[in-house]
Amino acid sequence: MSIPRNTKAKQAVLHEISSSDFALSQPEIFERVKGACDRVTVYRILDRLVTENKIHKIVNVDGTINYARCTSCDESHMHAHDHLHFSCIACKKIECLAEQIVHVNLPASYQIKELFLTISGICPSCQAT
Amino acid sequence: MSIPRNTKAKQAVLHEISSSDFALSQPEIFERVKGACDRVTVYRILDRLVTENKIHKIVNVDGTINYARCTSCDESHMHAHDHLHFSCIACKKIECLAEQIVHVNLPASYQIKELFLTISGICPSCQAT
DNA sequence: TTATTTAATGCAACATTGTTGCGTTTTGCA
DNA sequence: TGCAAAACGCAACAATGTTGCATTAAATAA
Ligand SMILES: [Zn+2]
Ligand SMILES: [Zn+2]
Ligand SMILES: [Zn+2]
Ligand SMILES: [Zn+2]
Repeated sequence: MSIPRNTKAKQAVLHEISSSDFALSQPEIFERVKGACDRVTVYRILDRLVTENKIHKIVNVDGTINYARCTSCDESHMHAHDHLHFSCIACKKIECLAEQIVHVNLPASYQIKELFLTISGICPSCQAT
Repeated sequence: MSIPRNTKAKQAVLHEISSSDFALSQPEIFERVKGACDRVTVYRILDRLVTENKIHKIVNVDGTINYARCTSCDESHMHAHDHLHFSCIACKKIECLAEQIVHVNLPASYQIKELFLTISGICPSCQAT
């Protein structure tokens, strides 16, 4: 394993993801760090951040891939991505429902690789308007 | 609303989806009906078939969009999918884990529309080999 | 059967999202 | 300060999906 470096572009990307209260897509992140680095670099940074367990990758119900820094997943402990996500069909935002843990009890014959637990609907903000 | 027509291309696309034992992506469908119609036409046919409730649009855990025929759906097209699904990364088959009900307790401010609960991994059949 | 209506198609062109190769720059550290 | 390699910019490529418009063909009425 190579030793990760803390570059300005990496800091900028991580900052945008951290300061957002919903998951961001690659185009959204690139838009927000515009000028900080190249488009390709954003892709590579995102891949590295996922590998380093700094952020996690969320697939939306429409297939778009978003990235979020989950508050429940601390760097110190294992990234157990066993919680629900809420995907608003109005504002398209995805948020982690970290408190909603899903307990899966599959037979040992199933080898689990990844969980994909998303609820679509209308979020509180869009509900009010 | 316009009146749908039963074209040869539409029949070919629906036949491929129906005769497959797992969900197919647009490229896979186009490959199988090769010569029957244009690439763009496949996209439009798929959109129409979804609108007509003839097929399902399924977002896989990797974000790829696949299409499958409605088999367990009744006429009213009710999708009470409050159970888990297992998506095998080896044989590509998606099965309903009907006994695995997920209980969701969201605040009333969230209006739930649909649940997407899928686990990816290797199914028992592929595990054996 | 033939004519009419318009759903559906083909094709080109465009848009978005993601990947790869390679030479250059920058970071972390000795 | 000097070095190894991690990270970057850029160009080029690839996969996937969309739009506009002229043409074709499916359903139905005459
Ligand atoms: Zn919303
Ligand atoms: Zn999360
Ligand atoms: Zn399998
Ligand atoms: Zn099901």
